[in-house]
This record gives sequence, structure tokens and C-alpha cells, in this order.
Amino acid sequence: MRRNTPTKEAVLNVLTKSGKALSQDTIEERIDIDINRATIYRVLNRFCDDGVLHKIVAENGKQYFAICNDCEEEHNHDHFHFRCSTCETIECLPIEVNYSIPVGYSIEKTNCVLTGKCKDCSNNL
Amino acid sequence: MRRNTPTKEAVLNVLTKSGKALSQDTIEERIDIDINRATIYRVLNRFCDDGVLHKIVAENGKQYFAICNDCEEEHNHDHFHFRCSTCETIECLPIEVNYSIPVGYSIEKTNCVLTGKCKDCSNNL
DNA sequence: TTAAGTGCAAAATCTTTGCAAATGT
DNA sequence: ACATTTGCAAAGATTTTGCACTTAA
Repeated sequence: MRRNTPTKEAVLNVLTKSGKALSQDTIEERIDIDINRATIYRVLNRFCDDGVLHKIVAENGKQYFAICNDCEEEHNHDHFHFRCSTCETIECLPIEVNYSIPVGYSIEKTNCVLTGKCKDCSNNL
Repeated sequence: MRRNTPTKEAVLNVLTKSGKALSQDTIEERIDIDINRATIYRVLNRFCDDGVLHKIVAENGKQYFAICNDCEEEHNHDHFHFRCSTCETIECLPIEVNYSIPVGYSIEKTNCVLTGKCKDCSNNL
């Protein structure tokens, strides 16, 4: 079984406070105690396995992890994500991904990222 | 101005023949002459700049490049891509990405990949 | 001729892994 | 006790860059 550790707690705290999808380096920065990079990756991946977090891979090839606030009940991760090309923030959009499955294919998961300017960065031009 | 070189020709040939989105390593494999890795990346990125190819970043964080056959005229790259979790093939789907833009946001581009089993791999189970 | 393209080697990023030590239950 | 978690250091994988040489137009 899984254990409760300071690392897990710290990682979840950061992600909860942020409300955005964060990468390992940002999470590490925001944790006050010193936690090894590899450990953070392992904790993040375990959380994904357990369905606590979901992983988004952005156009820069990096992994981002999020607690999705909008899908607490159904835990459906098929929503769009948004990446701001100015502030590099990545967030979950409350917009479901709709697609028609091509005949003969089956879909297991989605990874959809829209890139553009977020509300804040659009205003500060 | 851009020049015609054997490298460009070879890269385009491979991508045209394939009809799928390919990564640098696969392209290098399929070219008979020996072309440096860095050169292939530079050619691919130039093609993207020129709108000849488009780049997809898959869930594995890797870059894939495709000539999109379905958008020759309009050159609209906002379609879904499909990655087969068995054969690792990535292809452009003729399915446009539809989304509602959140208020205050603007969208510059999309990167949407559906993962599952392709037609061939579904049948061969 | 000369700007564009190439090869090579090295750097830069990001992520994972093996192993021994530490820790939660 | 003992399986899980962690730190460290190293390896892996992918992509980019600097620089000198080559080549297409």
C-alpha cells in the first residue's frame, strides 16, 4: 500500500494551491523543503497511476501535472488544456474534447493542448 | 532564399511515401544516403517554417512531422492526430478540432493527439 | 561569389533508473 | 520487520547549437 510522506503532501499542496498544471521543476521551486528531482517525478507518476493527478504533455515536450478541479466526480480527463505562449502557464479548460472515432479505431486517451494568450496576457498588451 | 538540396528531397520523399507523421530517427532510418541528425532536424524545422510540414508533439514528448494530405488547399492544421499505442504510428485524422474559446483568451495553434489502437492493430488481436 | 546548407562534436533539456540508506505502518 | 519511499549519481533520450567547411544559385 501507499504511504503518507512529506513529499506527497508537499507536492499535492503546491498543485492544489496553484490550480494549474505544473511541471516538475516548478513544483520543486515552490516546495519549501528540499526534495530530490527523481523523487518528485516518482511521486507525480504514482499519483497519476492512482488517478489523483493527470499528466499533460505540452508542445515543448515537457510533462505537466494537474489536479483537475472540474472532474472530481467523474474523473474524465478528456478536456482541453490551454498553454499561454506568453506566461507559459498551463491550465485545464472546462471544455470537453469531442471527436468522432474513425471506423476500426479505438481511443484510449487524449492529449489536447491549445496554445495562445491567456486572459491576463491578452490584457497586458 | 531556400535552396534545393539532396537532403530536402530525401526527407520529403520519405514523408510523402509514408503518408504518416514521422520522427527524426525514423526519417533517418528510411533515407538511403547518410544524413546527419542535426541536419535532418534543421531541414524539418525549415519545412515547418515554410508551411510545408507541420509538427506534432506526442505524449511521449517526441516531435513528429507530417505533410498533411487533407489540408493541401486551406493549410489548416487544426485537426486531430492519432497515435497507435501498439505500432506507434502517428497519423493525421481528417477530423477538425472544435472548441469554444474561453472569454478573454485567444488561440494560436492546437496540438491534439488521440491515443488508442489503429485499424490494423485492432484487427490483429 | 556568397548566402544557405551541412557535418561533427558538444551542450542543453527533461526524465528515468539502479542501488543503498532511510522511513512509515 | 519489511515493503515503500527517498537521495544520489549516473544514464538515457531527444533536440539544439557553435563553428568550420561545403555547395547551390
